[in-house]
Amino acid sequence: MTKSTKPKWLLPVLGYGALAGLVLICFMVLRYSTVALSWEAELYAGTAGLIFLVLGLWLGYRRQRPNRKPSAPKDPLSPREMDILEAVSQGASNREVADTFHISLSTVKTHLSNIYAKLGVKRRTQAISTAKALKILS
Amino acid sequence: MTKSTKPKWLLPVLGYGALAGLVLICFMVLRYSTVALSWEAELYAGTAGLIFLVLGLWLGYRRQRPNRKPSAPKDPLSPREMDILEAVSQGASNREVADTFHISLSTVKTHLSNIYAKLGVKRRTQAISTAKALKILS
DNA sequence: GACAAAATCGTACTTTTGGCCGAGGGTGGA
DNA sequence: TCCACCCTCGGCCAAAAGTACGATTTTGTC
Repeated sequence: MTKSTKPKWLLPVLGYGALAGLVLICFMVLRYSTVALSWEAELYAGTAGLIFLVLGLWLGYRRQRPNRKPSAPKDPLSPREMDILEAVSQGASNREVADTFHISLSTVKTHLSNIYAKLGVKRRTQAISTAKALKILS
Repeated sequence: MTKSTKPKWLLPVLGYGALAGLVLICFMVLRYSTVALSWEAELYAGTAGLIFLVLGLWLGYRRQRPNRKPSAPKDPLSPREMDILEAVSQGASNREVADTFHISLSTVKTHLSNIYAKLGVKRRTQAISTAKALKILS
């Protein structure tokens, strides 16, 4: 799946916040435990909090790690299918595709069904998304 | 329509992160101070962590991301509309969008209709194509 | 508090899309 | 020649998508 590139700040910040909260809770619990805690334990917890803080800020600043490409062109779309997919990706309806290529609506549907099967998807929007991820569409 | 919703939420979110970190630091410092700390102090700090945790989750649940990208020429899509458009561009059906955002199918359709109107298109595939051309979608 | 924008939900309707069949013609290779 | 593949088309049906209203609630700002 293609990862969203939008929440560049929110997700890491929230995640770090959750972690910080957990650390606080753990800290609290430790304070009330009957186990004798040395000051090293508290130092450890506090340091963990700081680490999470820095980590969260760092993750928030630079994420966007490149995903591994799912380039598996084991789905050889036929030339005609590429035509249809291309047109569809630019917003054309089935009717419009049929008109521009001078074929019937049925043919367009058949091509699309085959495209969906080859790409392993169920909708045209998925086909577009997948095809772009597979680099077979610009 | 002309009034642009300023990122009044982004700042608090980032601020909350900083506050959580400060609480952690204060907690640590207090533990080392010679001042006798009552258990209420620790309870207070722990509660603060919990509050921040809940606050962060709540903020993340709604108001995912206020759009502050300057590359939007016109057509100010609302934050929610950007959410829907983003999901749709990745192949989600209306039903799936409704489920992932915990809203009704009607709401999704309403949002999409408004998106189409703002982008001057008639179909979701056109909306995706146009939005990418306008750089409001990656 | 008043106000505007945004977000939410509903119902009813039309259009589009997709699934599931089947089928015929053309082309190139074994 | 037969076979595999591609392109073509059709009907029927169901699901999804889109349109066109109206409506309430939430939210941010003044």
